[in-house]
Amino acid sequence: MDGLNQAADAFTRRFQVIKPGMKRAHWAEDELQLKQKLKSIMSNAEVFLSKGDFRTQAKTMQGSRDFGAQLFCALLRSVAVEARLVCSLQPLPFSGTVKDMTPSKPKHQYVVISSDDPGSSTDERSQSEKSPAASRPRRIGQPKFTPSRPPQPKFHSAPIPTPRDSSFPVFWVEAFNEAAQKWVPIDPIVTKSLAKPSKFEPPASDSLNLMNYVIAFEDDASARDVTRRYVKAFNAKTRKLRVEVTRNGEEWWDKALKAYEKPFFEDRDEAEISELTSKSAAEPMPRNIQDFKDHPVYALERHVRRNEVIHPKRIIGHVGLGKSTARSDTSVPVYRRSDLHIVRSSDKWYRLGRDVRVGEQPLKRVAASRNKGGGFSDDEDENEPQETTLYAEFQTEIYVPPPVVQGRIPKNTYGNLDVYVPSMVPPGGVHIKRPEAVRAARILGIDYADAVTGFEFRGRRGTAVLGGIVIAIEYQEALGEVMRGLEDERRHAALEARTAEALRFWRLFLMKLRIAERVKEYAGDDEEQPHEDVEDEMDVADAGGGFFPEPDQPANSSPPKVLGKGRMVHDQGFLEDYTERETEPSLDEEDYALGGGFLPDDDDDPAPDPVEPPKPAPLAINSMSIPESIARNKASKTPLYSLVVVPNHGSNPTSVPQVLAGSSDKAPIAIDSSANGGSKSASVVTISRPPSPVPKYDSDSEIEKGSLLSEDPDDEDAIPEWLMFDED
DNA sequence: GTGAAACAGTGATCTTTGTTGCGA
DNA sequence: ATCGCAACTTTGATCACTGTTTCA
Repeated sequence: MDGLNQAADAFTRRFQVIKPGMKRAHWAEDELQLKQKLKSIMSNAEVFLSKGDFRTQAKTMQGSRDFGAQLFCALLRSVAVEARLVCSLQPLPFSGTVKDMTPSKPKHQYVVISSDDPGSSTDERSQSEKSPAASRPRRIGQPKFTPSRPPQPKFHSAPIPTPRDSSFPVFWVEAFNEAAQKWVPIDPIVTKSLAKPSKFEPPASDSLNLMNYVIAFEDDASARDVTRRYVKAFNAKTRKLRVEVTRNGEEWWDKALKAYEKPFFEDRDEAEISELTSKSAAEPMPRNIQDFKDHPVYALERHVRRNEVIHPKRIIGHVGLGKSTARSDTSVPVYRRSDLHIVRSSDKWYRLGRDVRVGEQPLKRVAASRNKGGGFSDDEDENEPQETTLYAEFQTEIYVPPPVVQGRIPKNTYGNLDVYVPSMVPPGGVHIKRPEAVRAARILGIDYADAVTGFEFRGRRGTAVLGGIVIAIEYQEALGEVMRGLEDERRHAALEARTAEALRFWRLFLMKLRIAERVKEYAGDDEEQPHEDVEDEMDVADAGGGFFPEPDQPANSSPPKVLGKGRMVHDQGFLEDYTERETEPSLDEEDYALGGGFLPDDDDDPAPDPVEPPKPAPLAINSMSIPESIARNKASKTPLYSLVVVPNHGSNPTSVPQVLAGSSDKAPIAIDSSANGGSKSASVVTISRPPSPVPKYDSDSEIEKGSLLSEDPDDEDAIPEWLMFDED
C-alpha cells in the first residue's frame, strides 16, 4: 500500500494534465448543436490512432486525465503489480431529457480513444447509440463516435483553454492487494485517493460525469462489471439508468460481458463476485417513494400494477411519505418483491396452457374491461360491476385436455381444438403442423380437429390462427404416408409444369426463328405471299394442338381447319364453339394471326398460351371443364379415388385428373370413404393397378403435348406452383 | 433543494373464432 | 338452393410511463 502511495505521488508530480478527458454524453437538441459538439470534439479531443501514438504521447508525460490513468496503469504493470484499468463508461442515457443545456455550462464533448485502447467497448457504444435512438426516434443527432476520428487534430500549437472537468474520474486503476486478496482502487490524478471506492461516484446532478457502468480491464484483456463496488444505491438508483431496466436487458448485458469474461475463475474472482453481490444485497432500504419503484427487493402497494398482487402481505418495513420524517402517520408499508405475483384471469391462464385449480379463490378482482354479452346495460342498475377474477400462477396447474377416445378428437364449440402450447395436445392425440395435413386427413377419412395456435387481429376482431391439425396418434403413420404421397405429387406436378413452361417458351422461340427465316427468304418478293405463309404456319400451330410440324412436312400442307377439326373430334362440346368461330368471318385474318402469340408482350402473362388466338380460348375452357368436373365429382362422392383417363388432356400437368394419375403412378391409394362419419376404419391400401388404362406418357410425347395444350384454364392454378418451384 | 402529487400527453398493450359475394 | 372458396376487412379502450408544474 505504501508503495502504491509512493508510486501515485511520483506519477502525479510528473504527469501534467493539459487536455480535457472523456465526459458524459448527452443528447443533442438539434442539428446545430450536434455540429457544435462535433466541432468541439474535432478541435479538442485527444486521439490516439495507434499504439505508436500512445507511446509518443507517453514520453511527453502530458495529456488528459484519462491518458494519465492509463499511463499509471501501465506503470504499475511494469513493476509487476497486478493492475486493472477501470473505466466508468459514459453512454448516452435512455431518457432523452436534456437538463443541463444552460449556455453557461461548457459544451459537452466526446473524447475518442484509440481503437487499441481497452476502454473503448464497442458493445457499449453501439448500445448507447442504438437503443435510445430506437426507442425515441424524435431525438435527432445523437453524437457519433466514428466520424470523430480525424487523422490530424492531434496536436494544436496553441493550447486551447480546457473546459472544466468533473471532479470525478472516468478512468482510474485498481491494484490487487495480495494480502487481503482484494482489488483496491487507486486514482493518483483526480481524487488522489487510495482504497476509497466511495470517492468515485459523482452525484446524479453532475453533468460531466455519470456512473452507470464501471468496467475493470485486466491485462489479460478480460473485463468485469464492478459498478456495484463504487455506487451507493445500485438497486435503487443506478440500476434504473442501466440496460437492465429494459426488456431482456439483463440477459443482454450478461451476454455482452460474457465475451470478456475469463475462461475460468480463480478463487479471487469468486471472492470478488460474491463481494459485489453481497454489497448490493446489503444496500439499505430506500427512503423515498421513487426509489421503491421497480426496486428488485422491495415493493410498495402503490406501485402494484393491474395484473399484480402482493400475497401474502408480509410487511417488512415502512417508509415515510414526505420529507418531514417526524410525521409517522404518513408512512406506507413496504413488502417484498418476492411476494409480488402476476395474476391473470382463468381465460388468460388457459391460453397459456394452465388451468385454475378447483376451489382456488381469486387473489384479485378487477372491473371487466368491456361487456362481452352485449345489451347488458340493464345490469348497471343491479349495481353489479362486471368483474374479472384473477389468479396467480401458484393457483393453477397444467391444463389437461380431454383425451382422444377411439380416434375421436375432442373439439371445442368452434369445432376445432385449442393448442396454444404443446401441452394442450390431448393425450392420445398428435399435432401435425404441416399445411397439407388437412387434405391428407380428409383423404384418409379420419377424425381430426384444426389446431388453434393463436390469434391474429384482422379487421376489427381477432381471428383464430390455425396451425395444423390434431389427429389420433394411431393414424399418425398413415397420415405421414399420405402426406408424403401428396408431397411427391406436388413436386411432380411442379416439375412438370416447369418443364412444360420451358418447352412452351422454346417453342415460341423456335417459331419466331422460323418466321424470321421465312420472312427473310421472301424478302423482296411480293408482300402478300410471305404474309399468307406466316399466317398459315401460325394457324397450324394454333389449331394443331401443339406439335411441331415435322421437318419434312410443309407448314401449309395441312389446312389448319382440318387439323383443328381433327383434334376437336376428341372433345365433345368443342364443336359448337368451333362452328361459332367458323361462322364469324368478321374476324380479321391478320388480327387473328397477331393474336397467335407472336407479340412479345404475351410472354408477360404465362397463364394463357400466347400462341392461342383470343377466340379459341373459351373453347378450351369448355373442353377441359367437363372431364375436370367429372374428376372432382368422383373425388368427392365416390368412395374410391380412381383414375380419370382423359384422352388428349392428360398432358395438362396440373389438372385434377392428372394429379390423381400422377399420385397413382407412385403410390396408388384406395380410400375407403365409408370411414366418414365416425367409423374409425380408415385404411391405406396399395393396390396394384393395371398399367393399361393409365395414360403412360413417355416424357417426350407428354411434354410435347403439354406444351401445346397449356391454354387450359387450370394453368392458372399451375402458374403459382411452378413459380414457387422456381423460387426454390 | 428535494421529493411527492397532480395532470396532460403519448406510446404500448390488450383485444381474442367474420362477412360477403360469387361460382360450381 | 346449397356449398365452398376467396376477397376484403386493418379498432379502440385502457394502462403505464414521462415530463412538467406546484407545493410542502
